[in-house]
Amino acid sequence: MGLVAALVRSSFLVHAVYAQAARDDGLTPQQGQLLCVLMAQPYGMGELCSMLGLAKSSLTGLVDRTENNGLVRREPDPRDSRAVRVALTPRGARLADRFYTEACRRIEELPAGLDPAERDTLAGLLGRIVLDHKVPAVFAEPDQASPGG
Amino acid sequence: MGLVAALVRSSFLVHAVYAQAARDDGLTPQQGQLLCVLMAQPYGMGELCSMLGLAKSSLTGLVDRTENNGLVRREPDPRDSRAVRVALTPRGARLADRFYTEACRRIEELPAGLDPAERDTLAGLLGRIVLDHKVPAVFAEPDQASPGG
DNA sequence: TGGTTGTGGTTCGTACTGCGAACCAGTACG
DNA sequence: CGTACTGGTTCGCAGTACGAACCACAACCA
Repeated sequence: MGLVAALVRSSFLVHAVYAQAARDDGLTPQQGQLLCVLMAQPYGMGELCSMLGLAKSSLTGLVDRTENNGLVRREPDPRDSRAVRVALTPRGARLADRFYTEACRRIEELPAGLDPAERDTLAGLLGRIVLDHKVPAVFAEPDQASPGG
Repeated sequence: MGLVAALVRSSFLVHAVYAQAARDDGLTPQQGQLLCVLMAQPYGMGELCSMLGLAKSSLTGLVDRTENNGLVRREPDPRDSRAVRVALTPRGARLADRFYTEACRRIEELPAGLDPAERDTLAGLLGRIVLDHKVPAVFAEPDQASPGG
């Protein structure tokens, strides 16, 4: 298989697994992403836009829907009365944790046919590609999932 | 970077590049996919469903829209008067070719920082992951792009 | 030959995604 | 102060995707 085909097809595979994990937790992939990003800390709408690569108007809707589901909350920014901080609700935090853990587990299973050394090689090569390009930090590294403990 | 994060983020990267290539040709990613699949030969709706991993009703809409854009055509199946063959129109074929070539070019550029041996290794590892799982054949290998000339 | 069952596709209603343009409110700068 | 900029929302639009219901034909069997 050529490198292009391998990249494209593996990317579809990962996306499908990710989407299914979200679905199993009653989330859309986008809502899952939002929760994962907010696991680290609350963010303003503008920050979320650039992190998720969305237009402002798209994000408003996404946050609206996720808020209606009781998973996130808009809090006023004490420093700027126009601005808003989007934060996880307790329920959202629990669900984010669950979803994140499970999504990682499933994706980690994908390279089951590779031995540890090969996994390492793969992680290294993909990591270099990712770092060579501007990729929104949509999915924290497992090791950094809970920064600050 | 952990393997999970590398997989997820590279998958977002590939998807973004793919989507942008489609957009530059006036296509949505889904329509681009449809065209790419049909480059090989016409298919029935059912076949397309399983190849693209979509529900029947979703595919009807996708084909409708692509047909309205003049890129594909529904032809009656001579063997089954219920069935339909979806085929590229001449314009669709030209556009498919253009899009496919360009998308491949851009994706091929992603691992620019890797030397040939590393690319080979990466293709091999990803290829094994893909083959280990049921991944719809959404993107033909470059070498097989124009089967039968 | 005729009825039942299965299959290929479409239609319909619903929810979500994503964008740009227009807009409002509050901040920052002059 | 007034003007420009910025953070967010609203609105209209097009596309994506699903399941349920449905139709027409095919396939099978009695």
